[in-house]
Amino acid sequence: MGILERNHLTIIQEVAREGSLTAAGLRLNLTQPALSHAIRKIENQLGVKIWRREGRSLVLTQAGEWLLSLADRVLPQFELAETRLQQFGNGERGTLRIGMECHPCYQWLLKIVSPYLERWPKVDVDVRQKFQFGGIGALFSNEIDILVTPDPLYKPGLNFTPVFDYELVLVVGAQHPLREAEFVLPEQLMAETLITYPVPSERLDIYTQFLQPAGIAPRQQKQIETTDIMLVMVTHGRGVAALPRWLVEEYASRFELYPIKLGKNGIAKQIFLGRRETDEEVQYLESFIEFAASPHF
Amino acid sequence: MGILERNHLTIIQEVAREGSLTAAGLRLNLTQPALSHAIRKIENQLGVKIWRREGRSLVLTQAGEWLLSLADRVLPQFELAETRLQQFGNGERGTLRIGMECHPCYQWLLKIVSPYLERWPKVDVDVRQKFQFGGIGALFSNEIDILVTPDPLYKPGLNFTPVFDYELVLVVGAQHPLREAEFVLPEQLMAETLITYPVPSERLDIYTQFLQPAGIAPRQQKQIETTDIMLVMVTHGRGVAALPRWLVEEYASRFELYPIKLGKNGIAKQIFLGRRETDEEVQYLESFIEFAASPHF
DNA sequence: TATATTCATGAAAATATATCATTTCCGCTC
DNA sequence: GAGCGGAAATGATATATTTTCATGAATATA
Repeated sequence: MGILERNHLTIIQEVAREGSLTAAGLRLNLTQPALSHAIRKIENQLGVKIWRREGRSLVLTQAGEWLLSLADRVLPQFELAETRLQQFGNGERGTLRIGMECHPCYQWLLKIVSPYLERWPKVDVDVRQKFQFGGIGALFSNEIDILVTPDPLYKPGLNFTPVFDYELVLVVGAQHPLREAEFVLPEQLMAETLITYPVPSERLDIYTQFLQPAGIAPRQQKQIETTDIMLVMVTHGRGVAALPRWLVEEYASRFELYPIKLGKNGIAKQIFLGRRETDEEVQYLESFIEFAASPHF
Repeated sequence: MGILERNHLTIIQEVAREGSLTAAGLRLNLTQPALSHAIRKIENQLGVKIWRREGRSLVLTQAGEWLLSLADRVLPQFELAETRLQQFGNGERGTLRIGMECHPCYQWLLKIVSPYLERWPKVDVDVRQKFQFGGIGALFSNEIDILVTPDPLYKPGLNFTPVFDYELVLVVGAQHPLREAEFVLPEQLMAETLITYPVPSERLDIYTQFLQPAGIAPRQQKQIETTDIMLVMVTHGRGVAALPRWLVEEYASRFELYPIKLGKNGIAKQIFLGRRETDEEVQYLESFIEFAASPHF
């Protein structure tokens, strides 16, 4: 295998700095013969002299100069690597891959991420929304580290924490006849255009918890990717949408929007963060959940 | 000292390539437990997992990915270094530092260097002309590897080889009254302007071997750095110069120059290449002397 | 010339690394 | 789900390597 090892480079560098084996040995916590032997070994194995004895001090040969430049380039990388790896080990560094199974939560996530990034300057955040085998599968297969979902699935090896509650409401524009209604019933949406995110309807609570139980379908459904455009559409009376109440309030300053309770009792939702149990000692991950659960956001 | 060593990186790289410890072990001529132990060691010392067991294969963790990228960057440098150093050891590679104590030899040197560089593509050539403690001193102190000199000094540790003989002649221009003379005597230079390279006169053979023995000095001396300008001056009758005959012949096609023997018998010179005895096994150095001694040039 | 300092050397001790023989784990098949 | 097979983990042992200790040799300094 390789002949040249990291410690050889360290020795060469240190001897070049100090100018003598004895002094270098002191700094490296090695005796002078240790260095002498180590160097002799690579000199023999490579068949090249690294130092020339000049008087009683050592002078690098051309080959030695070359090695020194290698050492100067390579050793810092080893040192960096070691501290980096320790940071990985401490849970100070890494990439937190967040999977989202809840479209409107994106707005909420954004508010958490930025203070979080400040707290963990060495941690990167990555958000993913598509999973071949569903969010839970993505967690198990290590595709993501955290799953943001309204549907916790209590399986061994996984761990879900509720992070916030909200109410799902219908949003209508200023011109809409329902705008002042105290609540809305499924039948009242029969003639409406319902604007949703582009996901299957079984993943939309407005269907699963409101329309389908009553056996009702809206007149038309439009799929829109972004919340902003969706709300512009609603504002201009081009349809209605079902969104978290906090989100509607958030947009209230920009658009004239009216939230209406879904059904007499409203639809209460809860968002959970799921993670693998094996990640329990990863500090930056644990910390993210604390940030998320904290009521400040 | 350092924890991470080159062989750890090798193992990580190879396991990543092969996908299993057993297969990697085969390629590295190590057994599977050897790899297992090696990795366990750094995992413990750095406090970070490098692989995750996923089913029956190993998957790199984030820390592991980081290490792999380090390995991909750093290992090639080690490999390159080893072949380079072997080349240094074989005398295939290096910098040949040539010291010149003979100004006109520069022209001769140029003719040798270019075929030499072709023969030794990994060897660099460097030419130096100023030495604090003389050319011999520069050889001893490893400032240069080869000394081109007309004055060999047989000292223990040094080794001189004659490489070519030439005749030192006086050069005059077309208008010069001596132009057809068979030879010139010291007295005949009393009224002349002598053009020389800018070195002390004790290093100029025209002084040491011709003028000084006769107790004669020229009317005037001009110092000029380059041979070309020197010969332009001579062509235009602004002075005379002492140069090797072969050099004058070389310039004959460009300038109208007349070489004249110095004294009845002429001045015969010999150029030597000096080197340290300790460099005897440096092939590219030995080869340079062969090139220089070869009569082709 | 004596002296102190530095590198080289060889044998012995201390460490680290690799192996062997098992065990454990996981996936696959019957 | 019991048994099989492939692969990693483990622990004890053996082998290599590294380090030290105790010197010797060389060289500059007083």
